[in-house]
Amino acid sequence: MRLRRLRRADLPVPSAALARFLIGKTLVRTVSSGRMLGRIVETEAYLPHDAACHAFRGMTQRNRALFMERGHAYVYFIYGNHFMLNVCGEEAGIGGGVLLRALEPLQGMDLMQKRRGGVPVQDLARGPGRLAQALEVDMRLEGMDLCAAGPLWLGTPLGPVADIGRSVRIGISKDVHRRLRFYVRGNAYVSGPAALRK
DNA sequence: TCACTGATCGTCT
DNA sequence: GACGATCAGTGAG
Repeated sequence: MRLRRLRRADLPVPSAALARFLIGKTLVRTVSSGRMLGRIVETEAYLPHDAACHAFRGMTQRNRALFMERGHAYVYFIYGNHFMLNVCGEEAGIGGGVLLRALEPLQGMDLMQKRRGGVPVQDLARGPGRLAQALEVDMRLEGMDLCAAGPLWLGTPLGPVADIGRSVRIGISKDVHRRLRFYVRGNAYVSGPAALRK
């Protein structure tokens, strides 16, 4: 299977459909020292009118990028330590997207390990904060078009798409009942408690 | 494996 | 001034 960039027209609307669609797709990050590549194995959708979504209370300086057309990057900093990478999932001006929570590393693991302190490959990008750290994602990537050539883009799957599970989202306190988390069942690179990885 | 805690700081109340 | 789409470390079972 040959790797090519996803086109914007490939991305389904709205964000819930996009979150499921992105499972099994690839994420490609190019830095000066080389290329990092991984399979997306865990995502969460954050919808317009969803109290857990950063767009819920309207546009601010911080969440501005979340209102871009689908396929753009929304990056934010949280807990004083971590960056989170999201893919916008709505039409321009609406506000909603998909949090990329975990990656199965396929290429450039040596580059990821440099930033992650030599942890086992299984832990390189298992969790949204770890994923961002491994791929050198920070505010510089805010607003990037992930369907265009550049330092970060979404690619086609490199293998068969596995069994996709669905659950509640992790780490939120509002609208906790919504089942908007998607993941590859039984995959060792998925984050969260065991019950949410089956 | 699970539960709990401290770290850490930008954003909004 | 409180809190957050987290993580690493620790300790108990």
